[in-house]
Amino acid sequence: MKMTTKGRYAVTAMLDLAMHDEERAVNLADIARRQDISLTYLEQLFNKLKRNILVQSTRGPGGGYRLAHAADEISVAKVIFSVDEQLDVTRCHGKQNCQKDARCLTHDLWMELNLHISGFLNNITLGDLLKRNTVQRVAERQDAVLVQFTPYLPLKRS
Amino acid sequence: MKMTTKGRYAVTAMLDLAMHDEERAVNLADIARRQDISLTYLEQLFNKLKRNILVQSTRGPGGGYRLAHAADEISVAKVIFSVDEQLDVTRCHGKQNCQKDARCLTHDLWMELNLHISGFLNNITLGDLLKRNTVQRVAERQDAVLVQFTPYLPLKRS
DNA sequence: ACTATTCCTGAGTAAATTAATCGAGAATTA
DNA sequence: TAATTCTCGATTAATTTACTCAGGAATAGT
Repeated sequence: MKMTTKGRYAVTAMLDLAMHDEERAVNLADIARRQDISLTYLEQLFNKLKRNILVQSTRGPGGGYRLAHAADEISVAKVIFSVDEQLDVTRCHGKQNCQKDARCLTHDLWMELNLHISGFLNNITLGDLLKRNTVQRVAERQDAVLVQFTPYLPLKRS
Repeated sequence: MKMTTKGRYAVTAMLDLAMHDEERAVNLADIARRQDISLTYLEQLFNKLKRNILVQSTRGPGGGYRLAHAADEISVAKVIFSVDEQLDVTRCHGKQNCQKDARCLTHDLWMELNLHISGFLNNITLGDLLKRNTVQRVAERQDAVLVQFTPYLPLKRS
């Protein structure tokens, strides 16, 4: 099992998207800025999220990404699995060939741990997270920083 | 977070030790053979287990390792933590500096997942695992293989 | 005292993985 | 036509894992 920035970034970015795609598509550059994630790395992650039909994209100016389903229907587990994050803690990936052709002494223990973890992540959706005060507060801070910098952006671009 | 062979081997080896240290100390070569784990790798792991006072050792012929506490008092979590396996799923290790100096959008989610995982592993002891039928059955298979080879061992040694 | 056994310790390493970066291109809007 | 935005594949530095190897120290039995 591993939980790395790949899975964490994916969930964070999807949550950011869920908060900002109310009227229009959200482009990755904005998510990258708000969440401090490398843009090109985000592009790779959203490629996978799109292939797993968690997001839809439109190209060109004003384009970006939108959620492909309601936030309440996207579990954290789906997001993590979409970017290939392996949450499985067994060595044999459930195949029971962890010791030669048979089960190792602790096979069942890891299978149970798997169930606990995936059960927890399957039961939390992006919609659930949106409702949390702690999440809202962090988002306000991030949006405030963005507004503060927005007036200077046109200068940079010219 | 990561769950690798380091943590899995440590729990497996400790469980093997718990099953076999009834009368005498158990040497690592036996554990290595029964569990198909590299002996030198096991030595490294038991070094850490000893420093964390989960096992006691005696050197010389007939020496080996014994549990430092009753099997019922050694949780799986303790074993995993002793070999430095990082089960923490946060990026900031709980310090809340995952985005610049503040919390990232998903900080609380990962903290909750941490609680679930450590709660699960803290509540299972080696003693609990010993009582399980599935564990006993695997152990019988492993011991049977060992007995089968035992008659030939003296020949190898001469 | 000698020998075999067993733990103890540190150094080194091949392979895999992660978290990116880079470059080029295609679709869309204005 | 130009700017924007997604799309795709290749490459890479750093890190980690899962070992191996070499040498040593303590202990038991003879």
